[in-house]
Amino acid sequence: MSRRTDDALGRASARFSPKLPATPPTLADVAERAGVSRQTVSNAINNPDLLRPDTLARVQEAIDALGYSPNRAARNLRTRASHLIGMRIGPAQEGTANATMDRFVHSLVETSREAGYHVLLFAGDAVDPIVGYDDLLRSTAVDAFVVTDTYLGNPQSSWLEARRAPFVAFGRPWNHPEARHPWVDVDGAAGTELATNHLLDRGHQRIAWIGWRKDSFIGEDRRSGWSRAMHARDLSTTGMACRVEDTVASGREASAVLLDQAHPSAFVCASDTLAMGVLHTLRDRGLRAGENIAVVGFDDSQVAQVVPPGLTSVRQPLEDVAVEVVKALEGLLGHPPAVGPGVLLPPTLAMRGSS
Amino acid sequence: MSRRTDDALGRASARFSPKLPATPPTLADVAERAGVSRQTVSNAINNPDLLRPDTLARVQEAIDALGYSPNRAARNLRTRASHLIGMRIGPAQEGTANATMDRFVHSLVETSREAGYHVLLFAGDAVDPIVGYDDLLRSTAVDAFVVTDTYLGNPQSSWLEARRAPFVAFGRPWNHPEARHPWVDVDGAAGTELATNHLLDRGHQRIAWIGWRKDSFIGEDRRSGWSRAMHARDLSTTGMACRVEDTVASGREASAVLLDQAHPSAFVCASDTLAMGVLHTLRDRGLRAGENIAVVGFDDSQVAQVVPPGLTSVRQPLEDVAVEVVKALEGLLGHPPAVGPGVLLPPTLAMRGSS
DNA sequence: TGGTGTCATTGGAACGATCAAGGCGACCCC
DNA sequence: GGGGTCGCCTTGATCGTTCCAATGACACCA
Repeated sequence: MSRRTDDALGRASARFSPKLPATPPTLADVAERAGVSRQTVSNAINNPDLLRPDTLARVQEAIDALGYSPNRAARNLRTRASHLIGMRIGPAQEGTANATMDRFVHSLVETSREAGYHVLLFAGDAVDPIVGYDDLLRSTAVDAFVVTDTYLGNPQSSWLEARRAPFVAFGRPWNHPEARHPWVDVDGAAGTELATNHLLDRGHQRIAWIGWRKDSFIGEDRRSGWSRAMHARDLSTTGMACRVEDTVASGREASAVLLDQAHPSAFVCASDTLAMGVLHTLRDRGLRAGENIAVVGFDDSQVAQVVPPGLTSVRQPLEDVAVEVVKALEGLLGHPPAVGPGVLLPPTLAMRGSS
Repeated sequence: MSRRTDDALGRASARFSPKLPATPPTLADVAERAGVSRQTVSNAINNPDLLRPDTLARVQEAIDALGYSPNRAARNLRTRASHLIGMRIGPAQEGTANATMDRFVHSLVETSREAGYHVLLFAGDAVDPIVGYDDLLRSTAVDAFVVTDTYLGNPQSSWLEARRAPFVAFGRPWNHPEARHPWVDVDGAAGTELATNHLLDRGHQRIAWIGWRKDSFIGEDRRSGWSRAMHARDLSTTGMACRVEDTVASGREASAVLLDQAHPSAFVCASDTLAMGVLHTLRDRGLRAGENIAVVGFDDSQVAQVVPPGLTSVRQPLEDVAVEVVKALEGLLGHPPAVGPGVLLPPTLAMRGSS
């Protein structure tokens, strides 16, 4: 029956697996060797408890001996699932300290592996973020998506939701209270509050804020943590804040202006990028971060970790985010009980020389 | 080939493409609607020039109307190809300035998309790098691999080669001259030579080297560029070099020792991480990078880009690397003419305040 | 003895695409 | 006019798995 009567016992197994024949073994090969039907082998893999223990053992042995792994394409075709999770990556951000992606991607890959999924990366069209999603969806190449760039209004989310495509967002649906898709996010306000309290505890009173433009939901959220902490100690925030683009140059300018006009002794920034701008200004003026002026950033990027004298920074629990994202995905794709629509995780503070 | 002749006719339709039925349309659906056989539709997609123009148009119209995309699982099963490229990502490196991966991954995704491939990420077992590869290979989940971490002797390469699995390495097979697999690499020696000459041109004569441990092939390669440039101007290198671990702390210590013992006016480093260590030492001593002492790093990481006053750094042409990698992959997988076994690309120098 | 139920296993039929042949006109050429 | 070639399209078979319904074996109980 089987097209290959060879590789009976031979193939003394190499270090890891029996050497791969020109064409890999199939279910039928295993079945023949174990003296059972194909379906039984399939059950041995997918529903082992359906088999009698001795049959299972015999099948297992055949599987090991042949080094069999189910052909994914065939399985995908039959089950209408690819066990792949699609994730769009934007262009690498240069000239910023943006470090979120690297860490998150790795955590996601690691976590989804444990859940039996792989991560498929795809590049998005800069103009129309939809195209990549559409293709993968129509060709049933992925089971679900992880959407990450939900900063200001995210067309993908609405589009995917309208399309009834399974996806989990890293980031709240800020301006879409009616959204029903699962999401995971980090409590940015709690992070900046943590940072501000840290500075307050060290005796700082005049703590300035450098954040993002007002149309950024995330930026406003982070800002609120700072002002909340300040107001909790009856400290004024008027004239102590600046909202700019997320670039080093903007942070540099903003901090120069604030230093002249508001005389702060510390800065809390919406990003490490902006914080690096502050460090530039300090250097320009011969001031030393952590001695004359304290600085705290956001994201705990590599930059924060290696720049002298070390930049204190709010650290997002990206590993936990990944875990929650995968949990939500599993919920979507049927397996375990689905949970609530959103999960909000608290960040921590990585303290270094700059404060 | 391109089943999307739309795009012209509009985002309007592409944006909210024909609503997806519960189960997506199949080849047979399209065939029925166009009044042709399944095979003809298949040809319309894969070999359009086999059809008469008017038939092709009719099929195309049916495809567009139904919003059809071939089911990948079915296609993969039949053609024994997944159009996926596997790439293992190691744990995110914290506390270093290592920035290669982010940029390279993005370039690779972008480039391979143009070639009709997607990138599948997988996490490797830290202990045994093989396991991830083995699984994917046996289940025919990927067509080929891109192997990136070839720093010191790479077991994956030998293993994959023995297994006759198609793969392209980013990095030379340093210690395996007999290796026959395609590879792409950046000429590290040329990079450090560029950096050293840059400093020499600025009048520096006492230029120190901080590199990696001697068992690192890449480290020795980069070092050779520095010593070549020095010797070309009859400058001595004795006592001007230090080989350490690739950490900020090591760079810091090494630069302190070198400053005391060799009195250099400039440092060339094997990595941005080490260069950041130098900046730490300079800060410790109240020295200013770019004014008192020049520093050059390697990799043009985000750190180099944003740290004050800007770290001059050797920049690897990762976009070009990705292009060459994909070219080599296409060669392996049959399509165009295969080229030579290896490609070596020259880096450039990103000049900033530190020099 | 025969009916009934449970359990382990089986054979056939999908899943949706491509491959390998084959059909069938139209055309051409001796 | 027969035979060959070409262009265009169609029909079955097939990739390797899982779903579905059915089978045989066996025990239990009336």
